[in-house]
Amino acid sequence: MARGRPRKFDEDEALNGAMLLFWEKGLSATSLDDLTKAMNMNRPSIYNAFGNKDAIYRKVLERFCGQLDEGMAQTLEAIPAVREGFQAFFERAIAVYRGTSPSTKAAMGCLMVCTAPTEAFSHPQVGEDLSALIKRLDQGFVRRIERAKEEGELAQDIDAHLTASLLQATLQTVALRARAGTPKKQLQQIADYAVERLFS
Amino acid sequence: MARGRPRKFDEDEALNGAMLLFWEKGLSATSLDDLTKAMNMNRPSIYNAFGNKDAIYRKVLERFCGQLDEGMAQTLEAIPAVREGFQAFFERAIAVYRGTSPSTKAAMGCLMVCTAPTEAFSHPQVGEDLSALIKRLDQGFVRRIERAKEEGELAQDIDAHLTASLLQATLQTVALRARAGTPKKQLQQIADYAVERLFS
DNA sequence: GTTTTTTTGTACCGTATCGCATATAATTAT
DNA sequence: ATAATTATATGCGATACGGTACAAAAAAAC
Repeated sequence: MARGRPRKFDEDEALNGAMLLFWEKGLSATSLDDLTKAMNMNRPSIYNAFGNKDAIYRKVLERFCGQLDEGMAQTLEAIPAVREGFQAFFERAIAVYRGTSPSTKAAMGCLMVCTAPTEAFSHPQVGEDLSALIKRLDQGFVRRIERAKEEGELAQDIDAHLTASLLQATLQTVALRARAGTPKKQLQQIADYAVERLFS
Repeated sequence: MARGRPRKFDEDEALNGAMLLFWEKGLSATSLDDLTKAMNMNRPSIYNAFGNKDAIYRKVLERFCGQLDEGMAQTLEAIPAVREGFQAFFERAIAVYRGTSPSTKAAMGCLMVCTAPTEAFSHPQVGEDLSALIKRLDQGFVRRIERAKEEGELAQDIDAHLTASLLQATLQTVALRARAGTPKKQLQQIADYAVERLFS
């Protein structure tokens, strides 16, 4: 088995390299030459393994948001108290968003929030991905909020959907501000204040 | 006076055309050929009048945010009640963000929020612009909130800076969601709920 | 050992890109 | 009128772009 010539590249490393590149420069500004270097593959191998540039970007986007799902599972779902769960979630997100690019040494923010909206029109599928991912995150938040209401931790008159939307708004502003250079402390204060005000 | 050959183009219309284009496609994906058509100018005239592509983008960004300042003046500053002022401000923003592109017929969101972050690294000056504009908006909100506290309309224990940050977060999520196709009604609910929760 | 299958590497195609060089047109100042 | 000034228009040149054809290479299957 594994019939043909063995692959020289590692799929995981290649996608990680592509992710860093897209994360920093977005879809349009990233060239295939850049990708060949970052993925340590030559062009035909890339096409054979992942498809064209758009397809790689979409795969990387899904990968990124998969890590976000993982973060939700390990914080929101795992931690018994809602407020602590969201605080931990934001803390984790801030750590990711403040991750620095190798070249610019600056915080990169969120791959989805900071690079996908630009391409939503030129690449309609990316627009659909973006829409779906926003909804997915909303729903994850809603589920946790409704659980807290059932468990009596939150008042019944709290609107789960709107609260979730504003928590995602908080996540998005943290992402944008991180990329704009806002220091960590300030980002944490914003997230803490949001949890405090929305769950009171 | 006006010594040489008269200009054929209208500076305002040209910049508006460029704004629509950048708003839809972002900086990197917009070519100078696109711009010549949208601005109804030929290339050397563009360079002579506005400089290169980056300079046009930055000029357009400043123009866009100038309109946003105008919106703040006519709502936040003009309307006596804080809550009503912010509600009117958001209503106005939503109307802008749901403006449709001529080509795609889809809501375009916010030029700044949806296209500038992508370019923040490849074009450091754009990154600085973005950072400055976020701060400018925050400060506008802070001023209004502090005024409301002075006038006794809001409780003294409200944190003006953090509240302003979360109101901007609301604006940003409305911008992103609009571009992702969220219907108007939902956007309004999010904005209303934010005002309600943050000013209570 | 031959065939089959899959990946690799080089080289290439046609097109689009940005910025500018050059020449012409239209207006004011002298 | 003539000179000076400013904008327009055409088009070029060098490079970069995304994507692919093709042959060599490396493994398994027969």
